Amino acid sequence: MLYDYKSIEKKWQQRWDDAHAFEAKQDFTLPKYYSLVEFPYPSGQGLHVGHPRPYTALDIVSRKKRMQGYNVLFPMGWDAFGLPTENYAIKNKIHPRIVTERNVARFKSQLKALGLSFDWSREINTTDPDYYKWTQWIFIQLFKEGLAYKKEMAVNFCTSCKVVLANEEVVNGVCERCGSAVIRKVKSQWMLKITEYADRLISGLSGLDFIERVKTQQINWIGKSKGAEIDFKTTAGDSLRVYTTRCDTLFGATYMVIAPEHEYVAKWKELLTNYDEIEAYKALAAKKSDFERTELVKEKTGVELKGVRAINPANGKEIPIFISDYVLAGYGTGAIMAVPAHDERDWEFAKKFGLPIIEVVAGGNVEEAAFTDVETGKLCNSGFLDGLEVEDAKAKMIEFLEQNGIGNERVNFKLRDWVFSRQRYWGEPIPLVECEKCGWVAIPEEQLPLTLPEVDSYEPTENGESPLSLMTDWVNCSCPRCGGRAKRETDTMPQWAGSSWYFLRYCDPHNTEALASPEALKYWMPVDWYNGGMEHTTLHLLYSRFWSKFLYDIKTLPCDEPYAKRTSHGMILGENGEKMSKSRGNVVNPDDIVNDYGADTMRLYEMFIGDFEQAAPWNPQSIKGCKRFLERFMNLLDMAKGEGTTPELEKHINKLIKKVTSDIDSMKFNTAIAAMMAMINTVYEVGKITRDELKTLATVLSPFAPHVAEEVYETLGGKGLVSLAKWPEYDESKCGDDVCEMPVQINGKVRGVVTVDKNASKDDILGLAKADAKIAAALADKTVVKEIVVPGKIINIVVK
RNA sequence: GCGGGCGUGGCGGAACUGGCAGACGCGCCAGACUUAGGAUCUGGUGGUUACCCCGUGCAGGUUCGAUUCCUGUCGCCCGCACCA
Repeated sequence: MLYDYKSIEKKWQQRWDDAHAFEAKQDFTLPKYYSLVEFPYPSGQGLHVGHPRPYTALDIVSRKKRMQGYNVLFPMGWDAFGLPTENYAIKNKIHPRIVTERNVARFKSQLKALGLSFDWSREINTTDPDYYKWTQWIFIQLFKEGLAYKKEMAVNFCTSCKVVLANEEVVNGVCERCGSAVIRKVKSQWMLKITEYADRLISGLSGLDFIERVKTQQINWIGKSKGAEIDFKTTAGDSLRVYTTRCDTLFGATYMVIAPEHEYVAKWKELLTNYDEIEAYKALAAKKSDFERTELVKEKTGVELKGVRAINPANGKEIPIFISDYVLAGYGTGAIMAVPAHDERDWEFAKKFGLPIIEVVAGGNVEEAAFTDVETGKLCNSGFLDGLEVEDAKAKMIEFLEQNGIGNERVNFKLRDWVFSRQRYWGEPIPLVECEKCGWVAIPEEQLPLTLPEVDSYEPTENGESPLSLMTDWVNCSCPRCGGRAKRETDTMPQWAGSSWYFLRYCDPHNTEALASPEALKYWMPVDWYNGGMEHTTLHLLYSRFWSKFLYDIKTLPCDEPYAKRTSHGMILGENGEKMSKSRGNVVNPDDIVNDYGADTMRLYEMFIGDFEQAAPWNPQSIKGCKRFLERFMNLLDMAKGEGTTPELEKHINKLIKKVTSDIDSMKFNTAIAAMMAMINTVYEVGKITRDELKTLATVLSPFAPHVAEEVYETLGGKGLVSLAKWPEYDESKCGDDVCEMPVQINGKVRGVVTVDKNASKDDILGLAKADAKIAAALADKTVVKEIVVPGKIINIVVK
């Protein structure tokens, strides 16, 4: 039978559409399964071969769940706001909406060609005003709850995109998107208080089925640390507060360091005798980009603040104060006590500036290197702490600090608040106005969505303001509260806004009264299985967990964690093992593969290529193996005769169903396919198969290669769609063998194989083994020391 | 530096809680059918090969038995990066 994949695929895709086969049912009494893949950014390049890997994987999961009787929600949509579209629009003078529409159309037809069982009736688009109405609504709730605030602050600013970036968007000191230098710029920005959720974002992970590397990466990013804050009195008559995780080493603090941006530099101006020098250092630090700052890690720099000294509260000694950019303004209090004997950075700095190093934890040689071990050392030179171990000394010191009112226990996080405004056009307008009398006021919810106005130019202004700032008619408005003169916020939201809640909209995408109905959210949420890229672990995944927790707190969402399970796929690399990119010239176009081999072959190959979680290089040669398999599968139609079972195949088929069922659940798609290939090989060896059996095989194949499966199923007279057929059951009693082959080892080396009954006793097995001619010969002149029999596994005879 | 992961044939990769290393596929070799084959089918395919033997980055260890567990070491990938 000719495998005419083009007509087969067209035919079945049409039939699925006509039957609305993959639309989630509105019946909330059915058992539900919500499987989700990250919705793509519809770029101008079209689909990449990397996209179908996670999509096909979760399509397989969804298809199987559907066949197992679940009401499955497997939706798709478009995360369509963003810079590339805007940049394209600027360059080609086309409205970003038109560009987006075009890209979406292309993506959609490409995804449809792959036979993915998305519920297209729930398609969403973040740039649709009916969608971003609710993105804006959530922002207003955050604003009302005090979690959105505007702050004048030093932000990351991309010199090329002319836009503010979140910490998460700065990679190695350069812009994640364009690779240009990122500098610090003081701007007034909308911020979201994600830090208020830092603790819950860590603790919430414990009950979730996330792959371990996602959990640890999020925990590290949030960076919880326990320590203490301590006040140091100064000769200026005030006190300087520091944060430390090693309050036990307070007696060893021989100097202090504050960040260049620390407010005390200005406060102490009159007292400082070398203010010019300090100012110069400050200016230099400000000019450095993040990249330069990290480049200069090796060499510590700094300037002493001459004229003010601090007093160590533990021993009353006067110590100097420095400014240095190795202390960060944004973490802790922006000031530290330096304990060179027990901190590597302080040690380096002390060596360079000739500062005293006092050992307060015995166990190392502090003249050679900082001794940072907290397990073995004992306190010394520390008055009332002497002789204690580090942990005990910490507790005692905190007690001391609190009793004397000079400090307290304190928890800090690395996580920063989320910089939420962008000086760009193609994003959700921030639905706030600034009234001359009332300050910032949210626009009334019934006026949402606040739509993007039409502008003449999408380019940011030279001074880095949003293009919307030039639209004076739009900007000038009246205050919703007092009716007075007001101006609209002209910044837009970052791309991450729309994707922070999109999985909720899928539950009820056409709702005009709420982001989704409470009933729909209660039924569908949380997402049962969410797969996406590792690159989103500290961005989208964290942000969307934050928003979910917030929506839970304001009683909009019934669960406080949005995803029950999170997995991540490996990248598809180019033929040469490198990341696919235009510049490397190793990009594979999925359209070509679908055209030359068919969607089913493409799907199979993407799943067969290797471990789902591991990166794998594309190999154009290997694809044909998958196509051959499908051809061989279809050719079984010529062989299939009669009904019932074939004795030689019965066990194999039962085992296959068992393996494929469990392999899909544990995302071992590659071995599931290998097992199906082996099954077909067995059928060809045996030379016969019944029509019933082939129908079963088609059913098992259908999540992987749905078009071929439908075709075979229909030809065999199967009723309805195999995509909606019942997933086959297997008979456990028919999965095992009555007899098994057991290898016989002598001193751990295989010397023969015996066939034994499944229920044979150890003695019987051993008897059989020894009766084997080869084994008997090998044992002839040896003394048996030990005999090991593991039924079903192995026989090992140890001899001398 | 810290955190996570990975080293298995010519290639992608299999191997359940330690139990016949190399499933499945690609490639390659031989044969069949063919005017032809980059189509299809059959057989073979870790090294050396009659056997023995050697083989999961390297060196040790635990064990009757180690790709799997432990120690050390080398190499690669990813994430974070002066977070006090």
